[in-house]
Amino acid sequence: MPELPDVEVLRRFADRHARHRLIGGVEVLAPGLLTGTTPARLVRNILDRSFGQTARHGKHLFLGVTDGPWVMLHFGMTGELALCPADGSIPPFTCLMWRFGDGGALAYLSKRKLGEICLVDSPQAFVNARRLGPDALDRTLTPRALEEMMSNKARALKSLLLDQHILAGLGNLYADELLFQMGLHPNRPCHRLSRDVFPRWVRTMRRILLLAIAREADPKRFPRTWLRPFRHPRGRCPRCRAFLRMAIVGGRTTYWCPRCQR
DNA sequence: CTCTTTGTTTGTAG
DNA sequence: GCTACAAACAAAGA
Repeated sequence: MPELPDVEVLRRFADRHARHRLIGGVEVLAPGLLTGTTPARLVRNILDRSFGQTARHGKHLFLGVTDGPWVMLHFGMTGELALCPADGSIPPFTCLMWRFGDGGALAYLSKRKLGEICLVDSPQAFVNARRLGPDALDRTLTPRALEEMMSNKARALKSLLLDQHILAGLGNLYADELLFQMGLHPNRPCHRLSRDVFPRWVRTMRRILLLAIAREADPKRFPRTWLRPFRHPRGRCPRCRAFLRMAIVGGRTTYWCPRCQR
């Protein structure tokens, strides 16, 4: 699930359903997801308070406790948020649950438990400490800034797009989508790009991510002109009908069109 | 049983 | 320092 658009959808979900609701109970069912804190400390910082604001940087979601710290949620590959029924039951794969005063509850679910939960002073402090790159939707991300990130880098474009220390938010699927829509081969070295790709890069990346968010990050609602619907072993390029190629690039399964991407 | 998976970190080798 | 690769984390589904 969670790359930038998915996490933004979750942020809006938390905004709508969890903000300004008094938290009357906190249950930590998977303490292994906590880093730098303990279940007791997490509970102590949230209980009898509420979330006042939400923020997102790349794939990281932040819930700001009013007059308190921020809770950082990272979702790994299978994490999500869900509202729970008022009967007090706990959904499968629940790792953390916030119970609201009125009986409802919000749960962090994760099948594989590859995510992370911690307390931070602020989103910016966390981004700095982890040395995360700029958010892929950052308004101040300029073609010039991208060009500087690419210079002197011999590594494959795909590998760089997955590196959250360079640019935060793209994962395996959206990296493939961006390379497809830009007509760039995933194995192209970063420093072998002409200058005119960078303005196009910014525009294309924003268009993909914003449209995905508008479609609730639901691949079934993505345009048939995108790579995503055809990203499987027998898939063909939606533009030229060539069979897509598949290989491991940057450690991840990568699909591309051998005719459209150079 | 084997292989795959939307993420990230760590260790190793060149 | 940079780059590439494998393994580990853990668990479900094909």
